[in-house]
Amino acid sequence: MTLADDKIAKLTAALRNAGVRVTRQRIALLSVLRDAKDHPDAEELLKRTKLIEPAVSLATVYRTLSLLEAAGVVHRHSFEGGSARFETATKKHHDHIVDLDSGEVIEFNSDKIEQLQNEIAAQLGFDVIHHRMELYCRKRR
Amino acid sequence: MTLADDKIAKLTAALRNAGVRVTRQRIALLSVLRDAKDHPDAEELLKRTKLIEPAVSLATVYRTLSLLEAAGVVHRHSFEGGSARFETATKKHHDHIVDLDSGEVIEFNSDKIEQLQNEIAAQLGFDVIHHRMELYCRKRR
DNA sequence: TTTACACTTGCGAATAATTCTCATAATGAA
DNA sequence: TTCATTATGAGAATTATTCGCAAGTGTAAA
Repeated sequence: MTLADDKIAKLTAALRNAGVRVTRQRIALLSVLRDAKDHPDAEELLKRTKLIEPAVSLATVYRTLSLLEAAGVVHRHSFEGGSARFETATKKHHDHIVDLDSGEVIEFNSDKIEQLQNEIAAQLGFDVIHHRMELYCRKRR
Repeated sequence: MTLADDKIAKLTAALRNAGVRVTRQRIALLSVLRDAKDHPDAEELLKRTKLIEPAVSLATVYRTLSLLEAAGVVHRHSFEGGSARFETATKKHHDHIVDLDSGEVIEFNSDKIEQLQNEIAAQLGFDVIHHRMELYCRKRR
């Protein structure tokens, strides 16, 4: 059993504990998410999941993604002009650069910006619950 | 003729010059946008525009908004969980705080953050064409 | 292991926001 | 005023996502 498999085992145990059933479809989608190095959308996740477990539908992919999002296991991103894209919540917080030409998504993070965001919100009497920050960029040449 | 009317007059002249026809619907929507102190969505803009010019349809509102967006006259914002919301591009650049409880939108801007964004992108070999930054907040108490 | 039942699934229909089609109407240059 | 061109309204089409329901499947308990 690899480290990654172990991670899924723990996850499924946690889910089961929360009264959520661990089905073939859910395990398959979880492993697809675990292996994804990019930011796939639901349709793409369905395609990849079908390779492991053919008995999956788009509706179940969406349902499971919502479930996992609510459980804090995946993050959903709605970039401009396109469907929502997903990634595991295992990495530490980051924001995204979207390459306008290739559609590629690059991750970055800046503690300085986060701090400034909190300061600005605080000045206006708010606490930041979460934020969205995307830089739509072009390669410099 | 008020200052605001003058602004619209200039706008319509510019549009006409660009080969865009200045119709009753467009004038009405422009004046609604000019008077809007908030961030209305298309449906709300339709409702307000109908008060001035009853012969307007939702399709035309959307078409005109796209036109104005392309002309740089209005900005479109797609906040989480809802339809797109619009505002005139006359004010200087700013980002938004969304009050999670009331749905209210507050504007803010931070040159420091913008500068950091540019630095981060530059380090990765990118130029920022535009960005999206929203802070989803709750009132502190 | 078998049972029993609540939870899940696949399918297709339903929704919601937005865009498109097309016949008709209105704009604006001459 | 004319007339070619562009814009409009109404509703159909699209896209991403969710929902409803009948049938299937995990799971805790027996």
